[in-house]
Amino acid sequence: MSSYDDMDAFEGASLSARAMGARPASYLDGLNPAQREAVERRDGPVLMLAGAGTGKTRALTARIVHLLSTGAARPNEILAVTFTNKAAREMKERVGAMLGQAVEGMPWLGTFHAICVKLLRRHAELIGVEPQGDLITGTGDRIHLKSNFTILDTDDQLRLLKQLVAASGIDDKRWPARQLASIIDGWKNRALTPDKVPAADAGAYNNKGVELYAQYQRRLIELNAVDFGDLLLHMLTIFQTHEDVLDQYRRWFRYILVDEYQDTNVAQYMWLRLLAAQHRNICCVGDDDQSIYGWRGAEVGNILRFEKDFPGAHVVRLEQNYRSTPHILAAASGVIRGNEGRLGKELWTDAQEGEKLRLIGHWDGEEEARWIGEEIEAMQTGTRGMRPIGLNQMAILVRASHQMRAFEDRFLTIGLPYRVIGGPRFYERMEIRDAMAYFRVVTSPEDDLAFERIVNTPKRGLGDKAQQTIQRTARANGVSLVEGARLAVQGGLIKGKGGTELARLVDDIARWGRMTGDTDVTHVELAEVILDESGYTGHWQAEKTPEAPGRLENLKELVKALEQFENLQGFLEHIALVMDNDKTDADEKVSVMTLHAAKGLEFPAVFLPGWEDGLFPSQRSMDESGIKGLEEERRLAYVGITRAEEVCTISFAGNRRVFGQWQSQLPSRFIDELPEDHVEVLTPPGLYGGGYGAAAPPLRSDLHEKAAEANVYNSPGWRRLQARAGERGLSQPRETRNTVIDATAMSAFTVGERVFHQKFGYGAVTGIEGDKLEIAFEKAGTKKVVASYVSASDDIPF
DNA sequence: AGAAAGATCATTTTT
DNA sequence: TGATCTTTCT
Repeated sequence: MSSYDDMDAFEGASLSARAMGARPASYLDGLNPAQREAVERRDGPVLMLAGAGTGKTRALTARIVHLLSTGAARPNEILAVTFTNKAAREMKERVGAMLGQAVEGMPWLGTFHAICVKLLRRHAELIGVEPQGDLITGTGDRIHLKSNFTILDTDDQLRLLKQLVAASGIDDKRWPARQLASIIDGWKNRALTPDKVPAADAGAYNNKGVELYAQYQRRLIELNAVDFGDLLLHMLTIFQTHEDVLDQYRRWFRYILVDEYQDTNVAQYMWLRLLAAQHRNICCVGDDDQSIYGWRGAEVGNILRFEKDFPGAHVVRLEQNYRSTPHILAAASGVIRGNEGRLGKELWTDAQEGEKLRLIGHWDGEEEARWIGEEIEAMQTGTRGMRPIGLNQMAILVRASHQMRAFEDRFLTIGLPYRVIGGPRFYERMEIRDAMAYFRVVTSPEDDLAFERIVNTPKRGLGDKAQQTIQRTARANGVSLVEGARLAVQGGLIKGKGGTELARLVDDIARWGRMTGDTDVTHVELAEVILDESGYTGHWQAEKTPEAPGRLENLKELVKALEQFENLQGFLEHIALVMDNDKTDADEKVSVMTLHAAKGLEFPAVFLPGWEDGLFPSQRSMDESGIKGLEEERRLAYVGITRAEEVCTISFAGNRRVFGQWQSQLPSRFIDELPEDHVEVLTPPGLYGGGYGAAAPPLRSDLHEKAAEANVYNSPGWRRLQARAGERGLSQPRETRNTVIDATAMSAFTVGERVFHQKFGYGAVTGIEGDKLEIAFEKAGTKKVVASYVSASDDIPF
């Protein structure tokens, strides 16, 4: 947003005066009419339907500046909610840039969670629960959350649930605690406290779900802890039960802005509605076509219903796209048109026509990776009149992270620099969580979950038995685990090596705790001391696994990150919610990431591999959520295509190894939905004259291959595309032209029959499932294979 | 208590 | 296939 960088006219005055001062409308410069309307429609409910690449963040930030400059609100009276820290940071920066200085005064611009933490710290004591009857500590007083509550990570959450599941006598083989965690998360997403879970859900988790949920919530409050879902849920509960508190904030937040509204869940929706109900100055920004987090509780319905929820709402559509070429937009529109019940938007652009979307099929996943690798190298230098594109400008977007492996393998062998975006976050790594657990125990010795995590890490000879002793002692005395451990040691309840080690640990924790108040030792030094003296660093130094050096490196980075904070508490507070590993590395690299991770990003060249039915759209999505699932997959396709600025290449493979089993794949149904006029079909190199020599699949020109190819490329979409390629004078695989597959061939096998497969050799049929055969191969083991790949063994024309 | 060998089971993951 | 859990063995 370079046009807003030079706002020198505002220098030296107060924030609002500056905002209202000279060139009052300069933040409107360069906005298109729709954006402008979205900015200037100040009061009342506004829905900003912002298609991909239509300058939504720009409009949103201009809107904030508009609110400030018109004097409608002071910076701290604006509630602006985002989903990611990154988005929040970006918006802060941009508003700052528009105003000519950093905005210190927007404390309520942040993620739902960050804002809720802030609120909940103020009102924690309003969350209370009756004590558990069987607890010795339960004296009958209601227990309350305290303002210094800890925020649990998913590990802690799971550990806690496992304890509860075990105590309730449920077989956690059949009913994994993980499952319970996701059920509870689902309830929390839907704003359901244990007493509000509908009867229809009573059967959840072997009929014990609701009861365990209630126990879990109680336990959390006993531990003075909350999980992520609670941050929202508790604030919602407070708003619902304490009208005075709600009133206060209703009056305070004069204007509400919500980014990515299509991703809000029920709890967030209710939270927003409560706050906006009075003045109705709420502006929601989103795109129903980019709702891809339904599986995480997001409700597209929220955005679809906006006009009903807020009668008289003003709807503004941002449809002018500043990112992609017309072909790319047309292809994306063509795909998304397949969805029902959209709010309706059609992207358009002024941009030059550019390349058509490119489509290519491959023999298998490896060849696809190989081809994309070569294509990337070609694009770097510039091919077919395209301008050269740097590696940083290219991305491969996959449906599921396991697809990344094929590319990593390939890129490593050809030495193509790549970077994987997403994956385990820095603060989610084991060593970082362990280290943080140490810090937690030191700064708050009553943090039982942190203590549980580190008590035997590194190994101190404290197994299940010793840990149970500690638990029992702590419970019997109504004290924390650290204290319980101390008592257990004093009472000589834990013998041998474990006993002495535990005694040392308990002493150390107390000593480190005293050091937090020591002015001679900085918190960074203290952190080093803790990791060192606890033996945690040593534990990784002694470890000879290949990842150990990396973990030590991460620990160093963690300590370095500490420098930015006043003390350990401040660090822990921050890290619980925010810790991105956007390591800005300057090297030229291709990005590899999931489609989900790509939302909000853009690249001149985008590769979309693996467009095969079952993989994308994902079978599981369709099985679990039916048409809704399929539509979300389609939105994912839309998101993927609209990431591309200039070149978008979609590909699929006819064969893919899924969980180690070879499977034949059919081109994705989304390929059929691409409008033909905007697609160019590229020639699959592996099928003829591709020149891959020894690297090519070791099958060529025999009956089996013909059958296989005919089958793979027999879908309507592929045939149509081939026909089109023919029209365009491109060559096509010769085998596909006149090959007709006898559909009855599939059922032409019987269990026990000896068969031959081109790739796996001889074997015997052990089972038949539709068009798939289970075959025990003599050399390759048991595999599931599509019948048309297989022939009766005596048919082999040798 | 801890290592080694079998069994199991596989999306997407803003906080 | 291969990562992660569970069982088994020392």
